Amino acid sequence: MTKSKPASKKAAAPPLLYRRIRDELESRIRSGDWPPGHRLPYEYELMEQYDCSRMTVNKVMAGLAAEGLIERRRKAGSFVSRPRGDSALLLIPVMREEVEARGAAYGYRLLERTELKAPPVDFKEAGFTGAALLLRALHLADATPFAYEERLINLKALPEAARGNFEKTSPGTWLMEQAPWTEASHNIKAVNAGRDVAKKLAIAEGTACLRVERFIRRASDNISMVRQYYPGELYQVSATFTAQIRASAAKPVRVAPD
Amino acid sequence: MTKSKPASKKAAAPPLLYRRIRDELESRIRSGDWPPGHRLPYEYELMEQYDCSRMTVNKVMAGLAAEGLIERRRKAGSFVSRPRGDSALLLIPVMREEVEARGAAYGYRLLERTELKAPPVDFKEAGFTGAALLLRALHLADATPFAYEERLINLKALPEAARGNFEKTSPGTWLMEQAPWTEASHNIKAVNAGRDVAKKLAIAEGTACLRVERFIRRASDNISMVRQYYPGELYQVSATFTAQIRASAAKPVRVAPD
DNA sequence: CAGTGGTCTAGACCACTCA
DNA sequence: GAGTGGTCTAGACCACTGG
Repeated sequence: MTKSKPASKKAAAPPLLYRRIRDELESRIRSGDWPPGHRLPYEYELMEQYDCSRMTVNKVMAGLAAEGLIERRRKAGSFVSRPRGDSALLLIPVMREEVEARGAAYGYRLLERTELKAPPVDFKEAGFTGAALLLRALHLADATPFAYEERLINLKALPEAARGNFEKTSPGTWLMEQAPWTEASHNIKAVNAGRDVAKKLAIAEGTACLRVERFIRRASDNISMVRQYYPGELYQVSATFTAQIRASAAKPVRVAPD
Repeated sequence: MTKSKPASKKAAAPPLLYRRIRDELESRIRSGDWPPGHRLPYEYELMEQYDCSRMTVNKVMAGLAAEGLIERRRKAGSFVSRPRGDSALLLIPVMREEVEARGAAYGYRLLERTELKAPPVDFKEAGFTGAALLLRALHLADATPFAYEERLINLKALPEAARGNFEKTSPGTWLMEQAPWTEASHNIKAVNAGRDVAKKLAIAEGTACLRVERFIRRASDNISMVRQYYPGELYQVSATFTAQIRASAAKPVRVAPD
């Protein structure tokens, strides 16, 4: 009945039918109006309610499912998921941008560059073997040290790193340009600055530092690993939670218990 | 021409055409075969190549775009994204699971529960005003303190918290049951344990701790905020990078510069 | 202005799964 | 067994935007 929609359009409104349905469903879920376990309307009910085709409804529902907001079971229907713990979207900022966002001038200084036949022990455990390039560098905000990093680049997988110029370009930047697409995993923990790190960062020994450890892979090759130390008082990492992240995206990456 | 597909099906293979296209494109990108900036085939090229309809191709491409693997521009085409800095998927684990995964018994102890007319100063800056419930609690692995948390729950937005029983149930668990699909933002930094925190965690004063700060909102209401302290030696946060996370999901959450 | 992606339709068949 | 979601088609019009 009242099928005046397809021909005459609502008016001068292109409000994306698909978006509208999506928003309405999502807000019902986020508001708690539809609690976990609640069954959403069937697709055919929604297509009637919104007077649209099934593909449109399906696109919405599939999207919600992809983000983990709902779970769908054939013959049963679609249900609001129960959040599994907390997952969050973490942004590890680009150092230059982070520094400049605070109104400071970004600086970078290479401290050491060594080619190794074999990586040092504390890197070896991370599955790093063979020839590697060891880089130690400092990131500065104005003149004060902001972060200190120790990096290892796998020369077998990325031989061109041996010819890389890291005097002006930070390894992170260089890698992002050279190594096209990567997967990475991170570990973040708090450590008391040891003698060496404290000296590099010009802070008191024992100062709490954020240590961000990052492994970069490409097609199952270990490309690089880096440990970055940030003085706790100067730095923090932020993350914004959006939805439950679908489990498939979060690989278990088991880390040594200590 | 050669239009033998629609009628006769390939054979006894239900390999999800959509999946196949998706996998092939994705692996080209992840392997570096198609580097950032590379233009993917146009939709009409792909529908020819795979002998399928445009909707099928579009579903694949839209999915890749939603995950940030590609960027699409009308009239121009679809391009492999260049990783913007580092974004990663961070999982803030459920404490019980995290502890038990290490083979220890999880324990929880409520230390303090106070109803406040107004939140303490150091919470106020976070946009918290009005009546609130203050909770301090300890999470244990076997018998040793694992994490110490100070939590504030907005009683205006969640009055039922006043009647909540937090002796057995940790506030985090309780909240997840009460207000399931919330949004949250996190700040993670390293701090030296002060006298108070050190005592609660039974560690030496000055020990580096991970401080995870979390703000929980629902429909733009501040529901709760919590600061959790983890002894640096016992704990780390892990994150797995998958693809570039789409920018829209990462809200800027500006944090006080210090 | 022409070509791309964005959205939408009105069908279809199939596979799974719950009752 | 019946009803749900999962996938797919062969069209269509529109909006944006790059050349």
